[in-house]
Amino acid sequence: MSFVLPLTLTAVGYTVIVINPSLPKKLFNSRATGRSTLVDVAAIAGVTTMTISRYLREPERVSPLTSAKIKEALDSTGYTPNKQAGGLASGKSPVIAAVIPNVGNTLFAETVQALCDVFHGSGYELLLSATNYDLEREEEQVRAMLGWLPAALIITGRRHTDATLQMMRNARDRGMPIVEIWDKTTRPSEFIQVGFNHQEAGVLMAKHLIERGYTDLAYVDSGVPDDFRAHERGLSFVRHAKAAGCTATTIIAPRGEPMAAGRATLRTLCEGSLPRALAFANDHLAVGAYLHAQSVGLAVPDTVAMLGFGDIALATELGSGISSVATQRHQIGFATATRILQELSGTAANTASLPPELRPEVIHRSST
Amino acid sequence: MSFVLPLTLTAVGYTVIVINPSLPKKLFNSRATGRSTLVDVAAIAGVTTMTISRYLREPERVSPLTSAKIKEALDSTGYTPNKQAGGLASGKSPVIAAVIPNVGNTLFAETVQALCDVFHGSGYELLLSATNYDLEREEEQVRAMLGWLPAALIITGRRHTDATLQMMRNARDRGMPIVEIWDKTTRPSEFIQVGFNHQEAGVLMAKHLIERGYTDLAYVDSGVPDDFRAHERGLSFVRHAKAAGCTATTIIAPRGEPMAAGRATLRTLCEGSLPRALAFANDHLAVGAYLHAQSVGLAVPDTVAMLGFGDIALATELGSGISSVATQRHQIGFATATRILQELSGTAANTASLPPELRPEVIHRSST
DNA sequence: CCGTTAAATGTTAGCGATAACATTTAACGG
DNA sequence: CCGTTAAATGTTATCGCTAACATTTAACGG
Repeated sequence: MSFVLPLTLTAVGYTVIVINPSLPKKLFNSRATGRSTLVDVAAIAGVTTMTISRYLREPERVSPLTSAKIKEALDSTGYTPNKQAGGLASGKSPVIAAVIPNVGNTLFAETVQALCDVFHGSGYELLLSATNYDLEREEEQVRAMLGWLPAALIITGRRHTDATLQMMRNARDRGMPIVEIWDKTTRPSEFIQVGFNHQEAGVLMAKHLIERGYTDLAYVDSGVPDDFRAHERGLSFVRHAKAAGCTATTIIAPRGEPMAAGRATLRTLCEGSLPRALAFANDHLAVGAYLHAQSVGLAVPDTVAMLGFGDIALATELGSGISSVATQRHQIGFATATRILQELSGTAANTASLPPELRPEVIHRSST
Repeated sequence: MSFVLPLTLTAVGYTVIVINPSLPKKLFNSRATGRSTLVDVAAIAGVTTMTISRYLREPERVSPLTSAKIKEALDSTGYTPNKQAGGLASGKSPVIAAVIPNVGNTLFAETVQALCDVFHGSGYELLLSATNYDLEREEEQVRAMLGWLPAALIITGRRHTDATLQMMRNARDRGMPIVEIWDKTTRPSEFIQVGFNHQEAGVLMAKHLIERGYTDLAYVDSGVPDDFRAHERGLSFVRHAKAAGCTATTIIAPRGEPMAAGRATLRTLCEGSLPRALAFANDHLAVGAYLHAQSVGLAVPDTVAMLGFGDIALATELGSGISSVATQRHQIGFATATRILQELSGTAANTASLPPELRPEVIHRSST
């Protein structure tokens, strides 16, 4: 109920609003969450909400006496801040979003664990989602996660849909650190990258096998269509091997449980002509193949040499060890998290503190 | 600037507030996030924010004509809803919090992956944190996560600090589904439980070994102090075995990389008296021990029998197979997520749709 | 003893969305 | 052609917190 009174005041530009006090002050109050809020704590401590809010964020700005009262009030109410309200008010939020192909995969799982470890204690939480190696799904998920206004975004790889890229750029331009993990281009990239170059990794694998004297090579590629990084290693493996005068082919492993797929691949190969040395897209495939070789009595490396990728714990333990490419998957998570925390605290102005070079490295064991 | 005018209106209880239009309408505007908001979209579409909000949540309530305009406006702005604002206003938020001991561990990683898979498409996101098997840390993390007012809370196991339990109860009383996973008490519990009974599992393991004719048993326990579930299986394994007239001891594996720990444990055992059959707290320990046995020429199961726990893919693949207890770790995630979605949609009124019984089961292979 | 300055606390107005209620418009039967 | 009802849209007042600015209180030097 409001109207303008024909007063001189209105003539000089004042608007007069009349409020009828008989109207209820609170029309709706049914939306409370039942949790105690700053208002409750403030009432008990005998201060304003702002002081409590300050106490929680910059305790040194609150006097010791008041602090004591606040502490007590906090304990007695069991107050926990509502992060949504805090985030909304401050325009930033203590979450970091991570988009990963598959959390069930050891490689990524360990990266994620490292993220959790570093973020623990820093006050940031991890919002996680799995794309299942599907770029469309990635797009959806990035969109959803950005809705939380995360402090940073971690995304796997450098291939994304146009829309995803657009969102990433927008976010970056608003100051959000965006980190692409598990991949690294040779040229400087739009986004921060923590990982290694997969072309180099492919070359490394080929080189290793060539150095060991093998000339009849094959790359056993992942059966997952969108596992671009595996494909990229394969392409560059084959290219390098051919350039060096070797025979080199690519075999695509079946989809499904990777160890079983590795086993199945070797079985199939045995039916035709078996290459002298196999490089695998990942250790799980290699382990499957290795175990199959063991079970059918194929000598490794005497009949067929095998080189894995990822250097999972099992590669060391199995038989007399499977040669593999160490990728420092834990290190990727660690470096990513550390870099993000730096960016967020502004420490990163010092560009010297770039993520350490994460170079893949062939660990030579007895399978090659 | 406001004062009360001495009008008849005030006499009947009206308060008159005079607003000086020369004052700036917006005192502060420095908090914008730079993203487009409902207001922007609404302005373009020529409707109110409320209509857009409705279009996004209950599209059937908006007329086709308006919908078309809104759709266009949405596209042109690239609007993404601010979830914090939405959550604050509605008092609920589309996140589900999960607290897991270690995401790097295959068992949990696969459970988490299953959670991601089911929640994908349901509109919920997963807020994840890892406790590293530390109850104090769990408490902190639960506290932090509850600050997001998640729609549900998933927590591992049934042992928690008092404060954690208190928070869980409060949350539950406010209607939040709380699911304890990977454990199940025999008696009805305070919270929803999706998992299996570890005492039963321990008995199952003992029974299996006894049935196979072994009488000199040992349980190789996890070196992680707070891995209560592993300890519980061990206690009940030993109890049952003794009750059945067997010798049974518990050996604690060293902490650290579990395969290496398994290997180390067997090495140590070989130096003293080697029990006839070993039950392991998890498959990784078992695999390590198995590989060590292979490498030192110990016959499995002829000299020492081995029973793992968890039934990871490797257990099937290795040698002629390691016997293990299948725990349906993917199923736990799946059942949890499904159950939560039911609870949240209110479908769960039908108590018949309780999570399926997840019974551990010994998979007999050639190691026992 | 008072003016000046810094430390401590308070006041106000949002952040961007949604619940609840209110109003307008369209549809229809008699 | 009009009253009734449902469908579509609008208005208002929060949700719980924090940025920015304002005010009060305490601490001192001269």
